[in-house]
Amino acid sequence: MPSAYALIDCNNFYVSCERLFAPRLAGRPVVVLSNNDGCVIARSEEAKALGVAMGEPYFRCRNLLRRHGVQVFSSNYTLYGDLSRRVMDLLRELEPEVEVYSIDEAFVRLPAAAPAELAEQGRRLRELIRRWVGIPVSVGIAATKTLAKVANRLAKQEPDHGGVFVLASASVDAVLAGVGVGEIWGIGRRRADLLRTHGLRTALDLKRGDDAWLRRRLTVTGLRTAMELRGVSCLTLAEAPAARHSVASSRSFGRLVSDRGELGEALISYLSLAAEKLRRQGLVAASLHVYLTTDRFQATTPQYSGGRTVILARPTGATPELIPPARRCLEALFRPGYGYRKIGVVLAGLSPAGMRQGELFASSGPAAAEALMEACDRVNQRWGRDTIRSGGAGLVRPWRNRREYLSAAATTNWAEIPVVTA
DNA sequence: TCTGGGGTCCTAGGACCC
DNA sequence: TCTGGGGTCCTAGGACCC
Repeated sequence: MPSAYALIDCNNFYVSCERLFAPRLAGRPVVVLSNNDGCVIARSEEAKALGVAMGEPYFRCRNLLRRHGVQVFSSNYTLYGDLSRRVMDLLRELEPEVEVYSIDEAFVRLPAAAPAELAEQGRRLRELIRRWVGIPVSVGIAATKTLAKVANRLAKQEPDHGGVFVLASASVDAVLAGVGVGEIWGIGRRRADLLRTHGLRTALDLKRGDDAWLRRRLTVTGLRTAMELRGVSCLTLAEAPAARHSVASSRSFGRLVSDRGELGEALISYLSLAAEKLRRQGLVAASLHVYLTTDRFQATTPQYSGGRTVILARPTGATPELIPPARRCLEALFRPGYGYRKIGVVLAGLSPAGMRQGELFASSGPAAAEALMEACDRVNQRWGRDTIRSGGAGLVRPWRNRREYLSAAATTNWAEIPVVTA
């Protein structure tokens, strides 16, 4: 290979994070639930062996989990985010070219070398991350990112690979023949179905697919995937994170909400979250989108969903300036008589706060709003989220979602730091 | 009773302009 | 009688990812 890509992927990441501060969970089945304790989004190997499916609704497997004494956690993104940062920081110390791809994955570019040597490098990264952060990872190495994904899957599947697998070009076809077309990175449910109805069942079939047909039916992204399987690198390493295009915040409610006032509280509350995220990244938004929807799983009740986008008078990240237009969106969208399950907000048209265009007819410039927001953010950072918040976000918040099995913020909050007793 | 949330990219189609 | 062609921008919707 001219140069190789390594994919470092944390094993069952959320579960590994929970186990880090609860060693008694080692070897025991553990699952982590999505927001609202909705469905299973991470499973330990023991939980997988019990037949708990990825994405399975919690209410449907609750009995099975209880019967087998499976330890259940709500998502603790504060904890996962911090441990992710530690893994990625270490990786960047060890390697010059790193792309953080997701909370639990990173691509690394390695100089060309013999497979045995690449495997040795993979083992080294794996061991250092295990020793210094405590999170187990798998490493897949190949000529392209898509093939590195395949290699990583094999590193995880076969215990005798020791968590590291190098997919050398000589063995690519034999390996791809054993990989289902739906398991390839970039091929989701719809495309997998389409490919199978046309007789392409394995990664090898896709690799040998007709370019014009792939381009037409799967767009350029599908063709790129096929090229990558052929060893032609089409996806390069993105070391600097790309500029964001949007910031969103939404939640499902703990119960259905029909009351306009409660919807408004939830909206302001999520809007505040999104605006805070925006300011933390030094951005302002030029447009705002609000959407709401009823419960799509209740086929028997009347369904309604809608969204509304407004262009803001001026780009801003100040919550008080965003609230009135957001309220107007809700007023336009709201239909009485429905049970709503979810409301959300998307801030888009993002640009750096410093580059904002001047205003022709400003009365009280954006400076005042900015200073206010800065002060609020500082207070909330020091004394905890929501110490200062918009009155419109509500105090009781009966619509709040569930997090019944939350673990401690063991690495980011002094009050929740683990205590060691001898 | 109970089914997550936050992103990206691509394409098609319409509006608009010269 | 005659009904171009090319370009840009925007939006909605689909598909995919973790």
